[in-house]
Amino acid sequence: MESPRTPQDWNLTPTEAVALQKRLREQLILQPPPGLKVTRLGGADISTEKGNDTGYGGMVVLDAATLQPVARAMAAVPLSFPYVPGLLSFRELPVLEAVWARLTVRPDVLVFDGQGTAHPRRFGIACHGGLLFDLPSIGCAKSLLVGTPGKLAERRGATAPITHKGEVVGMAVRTRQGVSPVYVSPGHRMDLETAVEWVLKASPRYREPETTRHAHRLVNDFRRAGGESAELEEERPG
DNA sequence: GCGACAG
DNA sequence: ATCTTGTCGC
Repeated sequence: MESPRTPQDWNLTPTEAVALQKRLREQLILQPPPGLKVTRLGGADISTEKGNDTGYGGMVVLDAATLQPVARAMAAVPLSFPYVPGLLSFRELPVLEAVWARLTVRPDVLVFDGQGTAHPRRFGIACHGGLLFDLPSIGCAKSLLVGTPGKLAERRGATAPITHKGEVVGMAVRTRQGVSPVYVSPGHRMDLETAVEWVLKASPRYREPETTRHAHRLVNDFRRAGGESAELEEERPG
């Protein structure tokens, strides 16, 4: 039997990864928990270097009301899977799994840098990550992997459904007037409407949500510091 | 077979 | 994603 709580084996071939996606997607719940209260929003990202096989991952937790950071965690982990369009989670989640283990303050919703259901097999990194960490998750990408967005107005808050093979798989969302939209889709324990609502709340000023912006800065600083940080030093005995 | 292709 | 400087525009 397979369970999201079962430690996942990351030592897979691309073919095996595709098969696993098809099995895991059956466990997705595309509806938020009844009465979901979001007081903390999380963001996750990883950074890489050219001639280096290390993934520098990080997560940030923001107060959902003020969007101010309240917690963070990082981890540097060797990358064992190449970047293959449609299989991003197999490259990034092993890193984020180590980060998640170090994150003591957990968010109510986690925003991923990539797709949720707007994916060839409806199982983008936000779906896989939400299932793995067992929490509501959202995919918010800067570009499309699959699907065609409808035309959307220029004003902030404008939305247009992303259709793929006759189905709505996500939403193009204009978070800032006159700027290209971001592409939102539910991950796990989430629906499209709630996902769009929170991405807009998290993006009061810039194109990308504050969760993503904070996470992006965190992992870039972490990488440039060579995977060293005061916080990690403290955790190291000796 | 050809083109597209999250990060 | 990363490699990289300046530059156009609000």
